[in-house]
Amino acid sequence: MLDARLIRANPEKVEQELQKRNLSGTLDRFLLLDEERRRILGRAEELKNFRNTASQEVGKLKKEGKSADELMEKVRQAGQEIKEFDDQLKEIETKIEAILLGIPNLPHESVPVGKDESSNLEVRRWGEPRQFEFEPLAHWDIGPNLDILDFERAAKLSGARFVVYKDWGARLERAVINFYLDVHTGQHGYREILPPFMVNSDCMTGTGQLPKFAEDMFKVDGREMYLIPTAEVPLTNLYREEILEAKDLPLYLTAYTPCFRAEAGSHGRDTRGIIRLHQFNKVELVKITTAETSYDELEKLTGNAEKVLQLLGLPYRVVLLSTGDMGFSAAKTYDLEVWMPGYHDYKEISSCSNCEDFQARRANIRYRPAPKAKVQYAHTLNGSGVAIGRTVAAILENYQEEDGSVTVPEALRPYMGGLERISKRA
RNA sequence: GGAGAGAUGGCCGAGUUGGCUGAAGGCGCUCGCCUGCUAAGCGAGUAGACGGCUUAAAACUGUCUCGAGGGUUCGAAUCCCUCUCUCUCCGCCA
Repeated sequence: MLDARLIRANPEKVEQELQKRNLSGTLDRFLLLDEERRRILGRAEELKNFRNTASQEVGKLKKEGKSADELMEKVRQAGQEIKEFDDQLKEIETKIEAILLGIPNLPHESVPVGKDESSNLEVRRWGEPRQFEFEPLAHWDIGPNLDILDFERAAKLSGARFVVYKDWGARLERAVINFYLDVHTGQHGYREILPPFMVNSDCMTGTGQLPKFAEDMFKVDGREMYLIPTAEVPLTNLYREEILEAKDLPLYLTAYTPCFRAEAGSHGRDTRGIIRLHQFNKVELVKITTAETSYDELEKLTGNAEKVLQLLGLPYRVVLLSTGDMGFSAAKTYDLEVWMPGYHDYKEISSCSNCEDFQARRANIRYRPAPKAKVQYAHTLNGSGVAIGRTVAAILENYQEEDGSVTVPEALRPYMGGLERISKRA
């Protein structure tokens, strides 16, 4: 959520920034309603002031045994008017709230301006894509061939866009989860959290999924509960409605969770394999920081995500998203794209964003910079550290051998009972 | 799912015959004094939101907030209704 006072003070500037995100005329209605709100608020408060002072006067008169009937009648009339003004205010404020909740974050000045992903900027590459002496397969062939991924039975259980992991496939998924958590907690200083996988709508509004993207989520029937689309939601909302101490910041949080996405608009993209599923696993990184440090922390967080890919020996590149490709809540986003031989291309495996105070304002996450100082909104960051399923897909494709087996990356072997190679079960 | 108790400031905790109580007291924290250091002691300060004023901030000022929403009243932390959550007991369950 943007700061209403910022919009009021610099409407042209904000409008200009929103145009970078391909929006226009977003603020007109807000400005109109905002002005009306303040007009009515002023009149309502004047009347309330009268009511307060007059009511005290009534008390005094009664104590002195004098008649207060006349004054009481005046206050009663004022009360009627106040009620009318308050009703109007409530209506206007509901509208203003709805508008503000629907406006995306403003891009940071360092973000390239563009309509879509074609304006994204490649920042750096790590690792050399392997040269194969045979035609590498895609993971949706490798997995079923080894009988470690089963799409047909997943469809029987749950339909399209689900997968069943079996044997070493299941073990590999679990190994990657544990490996990532161990690296982030042991080497990068994150606290491990195991949150609920279902949260209420306040959380979803807090991080920006609601009200605009309700159709992307799975809602629990008959309840105001949603399956989390990412651990970013419970991790960031952990501190919703709280005032934090500056000395406790920055907070580094990590969690493994499954993620559930309805993604109504994604039909036809990545229909094969485990790249785009309704349920996938992810280790997420979240930071809650001050305004002063959030951009340094974004670089570090991105580096933390990169580190696990490096340890697995998976080639990747870092891409700075353009204004047209960024998510709703982000001010700046780096995507990590891992090399996928089956695609002959890089595929997104992590998205690291600084949301500045956009989520903090929605979720009311604040901190006190110094013991007596005024509270401020915190800055929130999140990044995949990284997606588990896509990691497994990348391992299958990058480490495949000509005989159909898959070499286990060395870093994962301790998590795989020492296994060096996944071969078909005898 | 059934029965009961509760929800007050950063934390604990008074306040329910409605009226100078945005809220006693304590803890914590900040500043100052005192002290050879530390501790103890003394003094002062210490909620947030939304408006007005201001170039802006501070100061000043108004309104709102004692779980949430609604009601009664000239006036509600205090009375009434609904909801949410927490705790205890019972039931069920991994």
